[in-house]
Amino acid sequence: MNTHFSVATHILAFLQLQPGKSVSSETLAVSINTNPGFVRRLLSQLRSAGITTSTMGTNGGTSLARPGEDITLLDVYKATGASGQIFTPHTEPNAACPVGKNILGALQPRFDAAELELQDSLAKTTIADIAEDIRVSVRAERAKAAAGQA
Amino acid sequence: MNTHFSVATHILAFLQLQPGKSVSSETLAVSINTNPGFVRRLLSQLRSAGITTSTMGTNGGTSLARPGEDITLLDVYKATGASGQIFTPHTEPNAACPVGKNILGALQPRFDAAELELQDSLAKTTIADIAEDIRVSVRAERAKAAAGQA
DNA sequence: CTATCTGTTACTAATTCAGATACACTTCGG
DNA sequence: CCGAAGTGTATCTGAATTAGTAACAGATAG
Repeated sequence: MNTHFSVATHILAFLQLQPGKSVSSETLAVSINTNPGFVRRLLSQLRSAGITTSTMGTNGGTSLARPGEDITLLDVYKATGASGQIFTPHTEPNAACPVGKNILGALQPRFDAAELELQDSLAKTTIADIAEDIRVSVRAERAKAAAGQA
Repeated sequence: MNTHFSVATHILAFLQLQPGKSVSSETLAVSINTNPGFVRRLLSQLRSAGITTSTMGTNGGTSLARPGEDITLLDVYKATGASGQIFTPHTEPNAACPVGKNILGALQPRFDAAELELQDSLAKTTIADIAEDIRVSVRAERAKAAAGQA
């Protein structure tokens, strides 16, 4: 899989931690350490999925379309188009062989079932959860730094 | 993910349906519709994992190292090296940004949990199950053909 | 009207994937 | 003992994918 899902989650966690603000693709690109074009391509997918909203023009940018509590990792996963592509079946088994002709039919239901389990797991975490984890980590770092200085 | 897992399962189902026989990489390649070199590279991984055994020289080939009932899709999945690589994290988020510094630490446990669910699902199917599905499909085709002729 | 931003497209370099080939080594059979 | 039939491993290549880069039309605030 490409990094789209991971980067999209990064974007959304960032937005969740800037509540109400409109964030530019340039700002997001700096945090991700990539280029604004790549960010905008991902935002295009998130916007199509109804997860974010963008405003154009001066002071434009992107913000969450709904509370982070209502955006699961599964929503993001599906929005980034990774859904159903975890297992890559081999494309052209020999149909003249009984195994070649039937192997994909036998495998696909198992692939689908496994991916559904994975999706169920992703649905249990929200963008708010991720953002909260980040908040906790930041607080822990601050406390450690303060203790070091004391 | 590459097609290794899918092809490896094809190989093992084929071997399960030729019980006791030693099958050459050439024969397997024809069924998969690929080249013997690719098959041998995969067999190298399956052999290292203790799933298959190979004999060299004339009349050499590969057979299952244990009953197909005792080989799960999870065994094959792990043997083909796909384990733990479903989600590709973005490599270099900006450590100077609180989100960039902590996003991967927040995401990784969720990625791991989701993959474990996927693996649990894969563990429920064996190579014998896949082979049996193929047998059933072949019988259904034969019955249909016979009915058409009658 | 200009600066700032999005949305989209096109081009490019790096990487990954699997097909192709080669060849040393092993083993069976005559 | 020799040749044919295999495995095991390595290298090279073309195609596809990935993300970095750049460019530019359109929108909007001031």
